[in-house]
Formats: sequence, C-alpha cells, structure tokens
Amino acid sequence: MTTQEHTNPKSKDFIRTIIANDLSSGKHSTVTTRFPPEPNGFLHIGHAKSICLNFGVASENNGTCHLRFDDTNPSKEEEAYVEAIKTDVAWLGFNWGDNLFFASNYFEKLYSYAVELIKMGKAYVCDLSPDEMRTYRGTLTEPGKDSPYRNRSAEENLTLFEQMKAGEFADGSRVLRAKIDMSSGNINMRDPVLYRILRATHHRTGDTWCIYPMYDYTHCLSDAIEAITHSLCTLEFADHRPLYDWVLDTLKTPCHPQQIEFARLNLTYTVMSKRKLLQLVNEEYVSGWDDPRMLTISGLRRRGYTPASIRTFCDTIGLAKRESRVDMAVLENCIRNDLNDNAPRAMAVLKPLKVLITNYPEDQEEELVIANHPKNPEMGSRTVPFCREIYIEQDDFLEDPPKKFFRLAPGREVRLRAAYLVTCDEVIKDENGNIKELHCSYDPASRGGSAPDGRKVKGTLHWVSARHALQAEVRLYDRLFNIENPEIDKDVDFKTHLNPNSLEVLSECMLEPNLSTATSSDHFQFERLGYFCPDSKDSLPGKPVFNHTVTLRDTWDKVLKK
RNA sequence: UGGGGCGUCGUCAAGCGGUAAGACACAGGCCUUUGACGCCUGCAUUCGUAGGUUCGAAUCCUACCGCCCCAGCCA
Repeated sequence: MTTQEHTNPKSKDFIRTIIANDLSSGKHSTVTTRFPPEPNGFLHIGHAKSICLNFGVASENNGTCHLRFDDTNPSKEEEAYVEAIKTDVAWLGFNWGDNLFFASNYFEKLYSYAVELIKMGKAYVCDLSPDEMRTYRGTLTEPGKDSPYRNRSAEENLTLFEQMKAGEFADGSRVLRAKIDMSSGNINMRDPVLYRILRATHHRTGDTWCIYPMYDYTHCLSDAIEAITHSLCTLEFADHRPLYDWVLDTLKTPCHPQQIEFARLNLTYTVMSKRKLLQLVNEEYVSGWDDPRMLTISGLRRRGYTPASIRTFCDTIGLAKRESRVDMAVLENCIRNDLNDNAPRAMAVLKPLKVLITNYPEDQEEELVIANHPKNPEMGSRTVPFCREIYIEQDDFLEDPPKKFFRLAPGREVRLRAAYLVTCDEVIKDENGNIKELHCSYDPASRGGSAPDGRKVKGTLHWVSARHALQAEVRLYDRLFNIENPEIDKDVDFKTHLNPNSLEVLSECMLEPNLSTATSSDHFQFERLGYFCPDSKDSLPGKPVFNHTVTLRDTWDKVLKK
C-alpha cells in the first residue's frame, strides 16, 4: 500500500480526462452514458470497444450506462437482433440493470417536440422529391438553395404534419425538415430531414406510426430525455454535432448532453462494418453471424474467446481520435494470455500417425495421472489411458529430419508426454511408399517421462491411446481475409480478398477420452497445438465437435519459414 | 475549390514547454516432461515537412504536405 501504486500510473484517455474534469469542475455530479445499438445486425468487436468504454467509464465513476436501442428505421430492424444484442452485452459482462430503453418509446414525445419546432417556425413540411432535394442541397463546394416550401406558415405546417402522421400521404411524398441554413458549409445543417413517411411494421410499435424520426433528431433528444451526461460516438458523427446541439438548444431541453467522438476500431485481416458482415452472411461465405471466423461477439464466443479476453483487448488498444488498424496479433495475445492461465490441458492428435510399441505387452493397459496445468496445481489432475498402440501427430515424425528437428525420426528417442521414452525402430510403409505406421520400443523404466539414468531427451510429443481414443471432428480456422486491409482499394470488391483456406475441417482427430464430456463453456489447451472449445451448435452429447480458438506461439514454425 | 477531423517505433499508444511510457510484433539469450508459459536483453538522438519563438519545443506560432469523413427521406 506504499510505493507500488505510484509506479505505473495508467494515463487516462482523452474522454476519461474530459469526464474527470467535468466532475471536478462541478459541471456534473454523476456520469450517465449509453450504448445505443441499432437492432439491424449483430454486434462485433468494434461495438465491444464502445460497450467497454461506455459501461467502463460509467462504473469507474459510480455512474450508470443505459442500453438503448436506436430503433427508428423499421425497414431494417428486427426483434431477433434486439435479443442477440442483449445476450452479447450481458455475455461481455456488463449490466444495464433497469436501464433498458428504446428510442421508439419516445416516439410520442419526439412528435410533440416536432410540433413545438414547427410552432417556433424552426421546422417545415417539404414536398420536394428525394431527387429534387438532392439538387436543392447543393454540393460540397456550392451552397444549397432554399426549398420552395420553406416559408409555409406554422399553421399550414402543423396541419400538414398532422396529416403526415394520419397517413394521408404516400411514403416518401413529404418530409418534415429543420429550418437551419441551406448555405452552411456543413451539409448536415442544410435543412436536414427530421421525419419521413414510411409504412413499415415496427418491431415494437407495430403499425401505430407511419412517420418515423431520423437519427439526428432522435438521438440527441433520447440522450436528453435520459439525462445522459456524455454521449460517446465514433468520428463520422463529428459533423453531426452542430445539429445535435442545434436541436437541443432550439428546444431548450432541460439537459444538454455532450457528444464526444472517438475513432472506431479496425483490425487487420478482417472487415468491421455491419453491412459487409451481413453480406458475408447473406452470400454464404460464412455459416452465419456466429460463424467462428467472424469477428462478431457471437462468433468470437463460439470460437472460444472469453469475455475477459475481449475486455482486456479493449483496454489494451487504447482510445484516440486518429484512424488506425490494430494488429490481429494483439487480440490473439489477449486470448492466449487468458487461456494460458485458465484452460486445463488435454491431449489431442489432429492428424494421427499410428505407433506400435513393440515391446509393450499387448494386453496391458495403464492409467497415467497427468496434471491439468503445469503451473497451477489447484487445477488438479486427470487420468489418461496408455496402451501398446498410440497415435502421434504426423508432423512429429520425419524420416529425414532437418537440423534442430527434435521430434521423432528413425533411431531417435523422444518422450511421450507424461508417459515413457520411446525410440523409433522401424517405419512401415504401404505399397506406394507412404508411411503407414511406426514401430517403436519403450523404456519401461522411464514411466512418467524421465529415465532413471538421467539421460536428456529433448523432444516431447503429445499422444493418444489408440484403443481408448475419442474420434472427433476438429475445425481449424485461419484469418478470413488474406490481406491486412481488405478494404484498401475501393474499386476492388473486398470479397476478392477472402482467404479460401479460412476453414479446415478434420474429421479423424483422436482425442483423449476425458474430452467426451466437455461442454461448450469449456476451454482446453490441446498441448503443443493451441486452445480449443466444443462447438456450441454442432456438438452432440458424448460426441463433441471442437473449434480451434487460437494456436500456441510456434517458434519452430517460424524457424521452418526462414 | 466548402465544412469537420487526424498525422509520435512495423502496428496500436502515452506525452500537454524541461530533454520520447507501455503493449503487440520483431531479434538474441536463459529456462523447459508443451519448440508453450516464464525470465533477461535489444528495438524512435527523434515526434509529417520547413521555418520561427525560447536557455530549452513532440508539446507554442506560421506556412506547407499527407490521410480520413460529409452531398440517405440509413444509423
């Protein structure tokens, strides 16, 4: 409690700094944030960054974070997404308590505010078609022109807006617009649309409404209604902040949340937009939103990522305003660290090569006791059967080994993890010269894996008893795209960079029998291979299908590639 | 050519006028019954560029260069 606390002061990011200042200056006495997803798709790792930020910042300051669905566009939104999003946020470890909200809950209030705006002469009904409106809007360098409907009287606007609400006009025929400034350099201020006519059944309000408020109008007011103190969003909304402020200032809402923008997360070898992820799902490049190759929260969960590892990742990458692309290796490092500490070890042979131990009695079997974790005795031990026939990994034998290869080869001795020292005596091949089987002999005095004479054996192999093995399917995953930034060239479809080998299904894997009872909440390290977990969808009782979460660091592989 | 934002190691990212944190990656070494883990060492005389202010600048000023976002009745 003395010096340690001062040795590594973690510096605050710019948002936490602003919030700390607002608290110390007395501008705010509490912190209220919100995570505002639109229920039109699944959450991905980029959303996790926002979730960790909003919930994190609130809890660090004893404040509150609301989960609010931004459901103002019924043509794209579905109840199923609402449920999936709630599941994902909760799984990540965050609790919104009673603070579950929907923008659609505010439709009535929002409508009243719009009426108020009209009465103030700050909003008008515009009959321009979408094409005409685009023309009137001007361009990036030329100012827009006032709509011919801009100067309708408040009375006329009120009547028209009521008629819009009553369903007297066709979809798209009229909109309600804010009256701001058609010559603003900021295009968002050129009389933005506040309400459009849209006949679509809303997942919560059904067919009650045929007019729906736009994001810019809804979001700031929802924040104000909920007394949000800090409204955190991504950079592309910075241009919208003047409109956010205009609506709240014009309506003189009792509170005026502060919008602060930060850079969204990008990762190497993947895409992050919901639109693109949806495309991968719809065009069946992946099996669904929760395909383990997808960087969605549900995909990561199915892949074997833990909530803690994702939280650690979000902490690690920091928060700033510059655009960046984080190396996928950082994410992998986070899950490896977590699972290295917490995943029990097991043995599994993915590509089996049969080994016959010729001097081991044919009818003999024994049970070896193996620690579940090399450094954490609290994780206990398990029993693994051993017999005359075992499987080892095909990669662990080479007839003509290169320098530094310290696995099995003719005449070489290796250790079978926690079992015995064995020497390769004979290579059995089929008529085509393919290696079929190895004949080895074991040293009975080396039970447990070390010889009484103290001789050094460099190589240690994992193995599975052939007689007892659980045959199972294991799915190996590689990055979904084969270049760091699949979106680098706007003229090239990002899907052309899809990695054709991102999924490899191995159906003849041999696992230690203990694994038969594994469930999808389990995580294992298959020794010398990586981390794996049972697939939550395709595993059957007693017959799990395993997903590959992440490999172990492999320095031998690095050596080989040089 | 309008408006907004951003440029610090290969990738993220601290730094806020007093002489470049940390993480990942990478390279070497130690340890090892997982070529894992762990441990040790190295890795920006320099902060987009050029000037200026100052005893002192990544931090202040000026100019320039580069990148991203905005012309949905999407969010």
